[in-house]
Amino acid sequence: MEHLIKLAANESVVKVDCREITDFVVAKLKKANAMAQAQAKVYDSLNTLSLSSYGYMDKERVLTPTQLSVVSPVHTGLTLDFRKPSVNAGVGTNVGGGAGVMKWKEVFGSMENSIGSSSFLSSIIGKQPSATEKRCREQEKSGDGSGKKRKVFPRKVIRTPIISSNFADIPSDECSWRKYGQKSIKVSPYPRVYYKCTNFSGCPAKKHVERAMEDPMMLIVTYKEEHHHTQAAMQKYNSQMMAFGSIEGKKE
DNA sequence: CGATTTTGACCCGCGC
DNA sequence: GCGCGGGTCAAAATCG
Repeated sequence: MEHLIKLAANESVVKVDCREITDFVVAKLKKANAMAQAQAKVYDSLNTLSLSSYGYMDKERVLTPTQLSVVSPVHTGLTLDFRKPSVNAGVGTNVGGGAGVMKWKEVFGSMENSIGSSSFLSSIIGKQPSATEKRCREQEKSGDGSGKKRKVFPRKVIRTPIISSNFADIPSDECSWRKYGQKSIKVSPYPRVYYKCTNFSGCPAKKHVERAMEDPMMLIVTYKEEHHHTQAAMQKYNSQMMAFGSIEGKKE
């Protein structure tokens, strides 16, 4: 990883075929990722228990720290040894460090308080509203409840460093995703990539992935809609489909 | 050959 | 009404 970063930082360095190194690093990260899955599930259940105490969480929830603990700060001293707590694990340092902190605070300063900013996890898992979302919220604030409004879906936003060129791997989760669109967006020089869940046909879950403007090595993953293939959701979905089917049946 | 990705076109809400 | 921008569709290309 260090080698890769050196390469990236200094292109004039002797040309080396770094595919092998990349493969190795990715393999390592995947291994660590698997270990983190178990931890993530614990977080998940904890979150399920604790989120109910936050009213606003209904509309926009912070994703559980799935796999995020495996990624190390890209801009700081890199290590794959997760047993050691990173010295630079404080807020901001992993999002660019130094001047990057200022930039981060400039852009998302108001978020800082709401995140709770003492841990590494909290520094990468942030509620970062997209431009659209910001607009929606502004409308909610200013609106009087009348007139047309863009439908606001519940969203979960996470930030994660890039560990692979394959966006769909970031963050890897239990679902398989199919890319269905890519769009360059005004607010960012980087394109936004749209994915649909393909675990279960009819699952409305979607996500889009984009690079963070203030730090291209960070990805912002926004999840929309709930999965239909959790046990409870499947039951609900099936009953809906049954009802729908009976209506359809009556038609003919 | 089916699944997935790519990418231009289209849709729709919003601001002016 | 019109243009802009985000989101989605769908045909073609590519992959495994």
